Amino acid sequence: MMISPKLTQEVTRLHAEICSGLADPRRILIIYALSEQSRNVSQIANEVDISQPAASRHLTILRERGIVSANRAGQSVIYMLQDQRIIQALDLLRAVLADKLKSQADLANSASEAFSN
Amino acid sequence: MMISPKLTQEVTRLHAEICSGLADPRRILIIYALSEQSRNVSQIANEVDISQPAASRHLTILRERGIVSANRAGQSVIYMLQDQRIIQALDLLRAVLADKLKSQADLANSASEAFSN
DNA sequence: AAGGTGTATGCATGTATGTGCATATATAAA
DNA sequence: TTTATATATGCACATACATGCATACACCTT
Repeated sequence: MMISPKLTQEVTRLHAEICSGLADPRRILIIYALSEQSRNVSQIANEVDISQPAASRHLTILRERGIVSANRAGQSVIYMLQDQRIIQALDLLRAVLADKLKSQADLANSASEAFSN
Repeated sequence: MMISPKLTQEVTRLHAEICSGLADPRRILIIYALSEQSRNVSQIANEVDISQPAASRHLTILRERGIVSANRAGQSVIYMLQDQRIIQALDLLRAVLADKLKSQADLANSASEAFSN
């Protein structure tokens, strides 16, 4: 079957939307929190230190992008991480970041040594 | 050694910045293209079908976030993927997306079957 | 030095994103 | 049915982002 360019374009757009779901510090904290244990909105808001409306909106974004899922339990809505591979992806990117920071630190160290010589 | 909250906050911010580097369809195409082979700006602009200035700006963003690196070669600037783990992370997220689309398709199929019964 | 090719940037603009505040909605308890 | 608790949303606003166009800048060739 022929794969239409339009379809590829649409999949790439969705791919980017998932990435943009991860592109906020609060949401990253939320995702890591949910990877340990499911929580309701207020707990998340409290843990990540943002307002309840802000938490609700972040969670909506994560849900729309298939990163978390939600289930109502009484008055609360329990959010859970939808797929552990999200954490794997975040950890890979954090490792890339760690290497970058390390090489920058090494560079800074050699520079300061150069001054003291 | 005590880890300061400020530092954690800063690392999370950088983590989110890497993710936001991936949060654009053109940049995703650029990254996959560079994972096959290094290229200069014009080649990339041509391949991803955007203007040269747009390509240059996307590449600047990717470089700032440590996703690609650049080397001048004569008049050209050759960009290359900095770390293969970026591709691993993107592939993981694409797999999550694929599963989501599949379950949505299954749902749509059962729904249309329900109508024909 | 002059012209050509490749890359980056200033400016303007339209669009998207995050958040506070107040409030609407949903469920549970009294 | 009223009251309380939990969550979602409308509105306003400040900020960030992507892009087109023109142009500056860097490097190579002659």
